[in-house]
Amino acid sequence: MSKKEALLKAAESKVRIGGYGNFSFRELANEVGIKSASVHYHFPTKADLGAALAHQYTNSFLAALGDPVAIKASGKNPIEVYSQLFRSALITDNKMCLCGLLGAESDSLPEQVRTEVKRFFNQNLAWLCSAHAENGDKNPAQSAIATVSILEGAMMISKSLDDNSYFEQVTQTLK
Amino acid sequence: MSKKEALLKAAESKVRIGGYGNFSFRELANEVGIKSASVHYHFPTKADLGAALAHQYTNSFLAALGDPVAIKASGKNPIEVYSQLFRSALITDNKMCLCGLLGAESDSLPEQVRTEVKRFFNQNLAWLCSAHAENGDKNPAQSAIATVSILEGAMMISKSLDDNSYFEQVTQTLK
DNA sequence: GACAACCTACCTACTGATAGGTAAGTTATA
DNA sequence: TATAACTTACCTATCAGTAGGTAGGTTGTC
Repeated sequence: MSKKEALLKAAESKVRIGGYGNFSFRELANEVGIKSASVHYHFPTKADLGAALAHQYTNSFLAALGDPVAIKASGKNPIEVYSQLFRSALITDNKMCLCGLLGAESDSLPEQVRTEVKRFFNQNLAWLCSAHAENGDKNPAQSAIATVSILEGAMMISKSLDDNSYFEQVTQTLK
Repeated sequence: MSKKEALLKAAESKVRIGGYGNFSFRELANEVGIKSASVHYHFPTKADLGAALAHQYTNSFLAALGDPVAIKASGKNPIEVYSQLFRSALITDNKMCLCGLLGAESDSLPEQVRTEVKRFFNQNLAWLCSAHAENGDKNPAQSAIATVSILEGAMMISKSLDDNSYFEQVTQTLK
């Protein structure tokens, strides 16, 4: 793993725990074994790093999701695949969704970062809209918004109350 | 309004925009017209201020909600009253729910603050459980979690995409 | 020799917090 | 009623620590 990748990985963990303000160039540099000034070589400003982080997160999230049409064709429910990805983000990583946290503090974010967060949700909405349409939903756009909302909200509640069973209860509602 | 109240008011605005890290004693002091050192007179530490803020927020939220049994008795749907309070937090204030944002960054918060955020959600869950039970719901506890989740999530999405119509679409699902 | 990937050595701005002081008001005691 | 003791609500000055960022130098690889 390159230093640049290591920086992004360290930053992702910190942001998913405490938001955009929860990481510093110094901390990141210490964790990957370089000096803080060198972080600026890879990412000129903190906003650049934040934007790259959200961009990468969105890409790997979408890649992990796959194609909703293909999922449906293979006999699986794409909505369950979707909620399973949220579940593993919460249970396996024991952390919030990166863009969920950043989205909540959207109004205090540098514009480059906010743009990437918007991209995350727009892509998620498009995916879910397609998925609900495949399931024969009469209002797939509305269902798409309801699905992301309830999953992001359930993550937030589970984190707040430090009990992932809240998330599990909510995902049963989805079935 | 006392200086102490003014400090809390200024802090609430900042936290609802960018989280716990989005306010400093100096900024708050400037806004209310005292020196930053004097803020420590009212709130010994930043964590004390954060906890007081969440505590006050919870109390006024619950007070604004009223009694779900009485609401039902008066012929209104308590769940609509509940979602209306979230709506005004988002539309009127144009800000996130204080405890929603703090809850998302829960793992990076001082314990005193986290405790108050937990209190917010536990009280909300209790209210909603009673409300859903009044409505004849067969699984009021589960419905309660689903209701807060979807509303907090919808706020988050609306903030992220800077478009409150997402919230409106989601609340229609609730009916 | 060119470029990538660092480094040292800074800078300015700001953070929460503390020490010690002051003026005005309240309360208790003789 | 006078005075001492104490409280409230601030103040100035300063602290060590951390923030993001910059200029310019070094090292290793193609």
